[in-house]
Amino acid sequence: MLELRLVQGSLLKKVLESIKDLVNDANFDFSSSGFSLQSMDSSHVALVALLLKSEGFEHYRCDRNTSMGMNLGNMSKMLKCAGNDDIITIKGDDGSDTVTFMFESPTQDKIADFEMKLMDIDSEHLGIPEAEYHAIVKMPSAEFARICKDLASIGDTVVISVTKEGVKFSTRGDIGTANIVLRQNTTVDKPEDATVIEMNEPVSMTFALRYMNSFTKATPLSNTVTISMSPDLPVVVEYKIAEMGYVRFYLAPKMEEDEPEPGA
Amino acid sequence: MLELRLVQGSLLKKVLESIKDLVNDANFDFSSSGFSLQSMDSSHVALVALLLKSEGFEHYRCDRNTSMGMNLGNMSKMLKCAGNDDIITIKGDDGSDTVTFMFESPTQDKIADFEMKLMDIDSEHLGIPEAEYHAIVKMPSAEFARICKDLASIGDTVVISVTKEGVKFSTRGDIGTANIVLRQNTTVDKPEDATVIEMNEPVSMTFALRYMNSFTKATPLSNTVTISMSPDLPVVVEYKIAEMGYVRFYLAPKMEEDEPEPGA
DNA sequence: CGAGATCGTT
DNA sequence: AACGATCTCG
Repeated sequence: MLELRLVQGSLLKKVLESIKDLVNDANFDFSSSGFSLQSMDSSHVALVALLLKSEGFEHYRCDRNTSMGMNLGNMSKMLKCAGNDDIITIKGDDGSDTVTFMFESPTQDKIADFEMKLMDIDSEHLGIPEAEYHAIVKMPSAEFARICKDLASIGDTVVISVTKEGVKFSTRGDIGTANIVLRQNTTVDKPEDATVIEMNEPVSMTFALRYMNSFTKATPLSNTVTISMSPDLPVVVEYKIAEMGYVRFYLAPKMEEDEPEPGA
Repeated sequence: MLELRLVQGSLLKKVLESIKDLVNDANFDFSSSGFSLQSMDSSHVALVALLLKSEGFEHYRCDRNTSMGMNLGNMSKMLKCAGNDDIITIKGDDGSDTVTFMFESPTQDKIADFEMKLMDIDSEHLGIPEAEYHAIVKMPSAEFARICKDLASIGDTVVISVTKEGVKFSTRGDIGTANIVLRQNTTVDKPEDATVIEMNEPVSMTFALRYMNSFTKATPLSNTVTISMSPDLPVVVEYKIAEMGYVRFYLAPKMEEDEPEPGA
């Protein structure tokens, strides 16, 4: 028996908007401490990891660990039927091949329940190693989204370079080149407007802007984003979900031009 | 060496939005007094003339007259990467085949530079003769845009007729006809809301609405537009840029129906 | 000026 | 379906 009541239902709506373009189907893994999802994107290049801890729910009951395979497109369709102020309850019965989403309007005048078929999904369980990162940049998520969008109008890849002074985003394309420099800046009115650079070693890595722009769909989840980098490791782009968990995106770096991909 | 610093960068963004649909490539002619651009539109029917005087720049340095060929679509792409309240600096080096646009956020926390390839463009230099106009109408630019858009839903051409009393915009199409009359009106709260008619001789001329509607892309540049007409001369549709210059569009009149085009 | 929503376009 | 452009609101 599974029953999760989330007062801020818009949060779940946003979570789905942020990952449904990247992943078609995925298993939600429910346990007593919360639920999580991990999946490679459909082209097997990026990885999405979601965690929502039970503490963030008004009511959370999960009698035994369960994995439910869902089509994220269909799930997103259903969640779009919830109002932004609705309370969302997720319900499942042991052995059932469906999950139910219940939406309650704030005034309780409207109560909807949507039942969705589950699916069997091979869960290639993915160990994500903890890592020490050479550089971690925390910055306003809207700023990061704007930069990725702007650079994508010039080129296909972005070089992210971090030094103590700041972080530089660069690209190059047919019509020219672009460099955007953000300097570390903590003297701001609101802490979420700060750009904070935690750097052990300078790093410079290259990534596909197409994926970065997909990750920035999570911008509505958090005012800030953190970007963690170490040479030859996937970058981690993390959007924290207040008091509850996170959505993290992992993306392997592109090899530098003078360092062709293995087998190329 | 060329370096122009424009505090109100949004102005340059708007200028490009206003002309990029009409002209694909054009030479920017820089001199110590400012810069200008003149070009026929891609179908060689209309003419665009832009002037931005050095006085409007916070800093203006142009050591020697230079002409730089730019693809306006690509330039517009890059300018879209500037924030609306960014300071824009245009930089060029003698003999270089690129131009650099630098964008500084108001807080200086973000500094971007975009380098764009220049191109060789045949500059058919166009003498635009000064002319005395029979009638000059000054009116709110938004009103003019609205009229052109509305008439284009009925017909393809507009007859603009000016008398002392007012200005009439007329069209005719398959579904019917339309006439919009604006009378002279200077008793308004704000001078920019006035419709002012300066008339030496009544005129009545016909123009293609398609081009007029393209010209109205410049509406964000100015609250007012002036329309200057003399029989058999191109109409001039001018949007003044506060303290700096103007964007002017020239369009040859259509011959009246009972006066077939030469060779037709 | 920024954010959100809606609409039209590719 | 996704993106951009426009409009409205805060």
